[in-house]
Amino acid sequence: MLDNSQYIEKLRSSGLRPTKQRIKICEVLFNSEKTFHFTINELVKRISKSTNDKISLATVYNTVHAFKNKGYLKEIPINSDQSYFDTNTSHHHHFYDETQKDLIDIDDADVEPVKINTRIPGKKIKSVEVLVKVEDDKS
Amino acid sequence: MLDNSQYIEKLRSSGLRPTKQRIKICEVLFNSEKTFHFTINELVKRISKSTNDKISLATVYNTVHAFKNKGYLKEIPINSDQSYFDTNTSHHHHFYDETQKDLIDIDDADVEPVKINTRIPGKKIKSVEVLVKVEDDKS
DNA sequence: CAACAGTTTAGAACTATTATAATGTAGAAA
DNA sequence: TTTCTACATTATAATAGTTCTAAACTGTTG
Repeated sequence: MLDNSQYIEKLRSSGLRPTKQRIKICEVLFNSEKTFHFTINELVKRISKSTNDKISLATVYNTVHAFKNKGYLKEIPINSDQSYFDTNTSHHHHFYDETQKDLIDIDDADVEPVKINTRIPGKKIKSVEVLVKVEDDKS
Repeated sequence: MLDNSQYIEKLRSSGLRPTKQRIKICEVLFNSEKTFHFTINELVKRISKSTNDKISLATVYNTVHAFKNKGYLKEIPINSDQSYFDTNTSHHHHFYDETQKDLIDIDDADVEPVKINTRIPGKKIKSVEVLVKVEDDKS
């Protein structure tokens, strides 16, 4: 068993009880060297692979939403039949490969800061997200 | 009855048979002075208001997808439980008001062109879309 | 340990969307 | 105009992602 005290602390400090399900999901999401994108379906598969204790689908949904609300995950705006999440919560944008149905991070250094020269009165900007759709270049 | 020859021509020239359902949907979508955003659900309501001939939900879906494929509509990438479409097919970006769940066009002149300084080998860029999420500014 | 509020769970419910297959129709050909 | 046929429409069923429900369970506090 790995050291989960970091996750227990993380959960507790954000007002989420460190249940064994949540700790397991933290392991699956945040233990890997690289950040990644996932759908709920894919996450459920990753969880099954890494534990014998089944976690209910409802709990996976609950937990992902809780983590998203706490800022530990980001949801990626994309037209799809399912929601995509990102364990990389730092500011960055995405390529979406429409041929492969695949999301790819764009290093933030590779995008000039997006300047929006207008505002909506009474509203503040929460995020600016760029989605670059690509397809096979048949040439 | 208005002059629908423009829609009949438009449909025919793109290889879509000008059926009365498609012409009616053209009227609802393209007759108005201003472009607008809609969900399938909202479109169905607009159609009901403007005609007594009911159009099947399946036909609305079929037609919206056909129009989207022909480039007469754009789908807006946003995380929502339903798809949003835009009758404004010119290049522009959007504000999404998370408080009001409302989409607002950003005039293209108000956004500095987004520069992506990286590419994916073998892929070509199909679109670059910016979504600016805003919320109530409580200050 | 007792108590309780928060959490998990299986399964039902819900909702947007797509598939199906029978019926209808626009357009072309005779 | 009549006929033919490929394309469209339709009601309905099916599908799939997500949320809801309410009972059982558990982490935390006293």
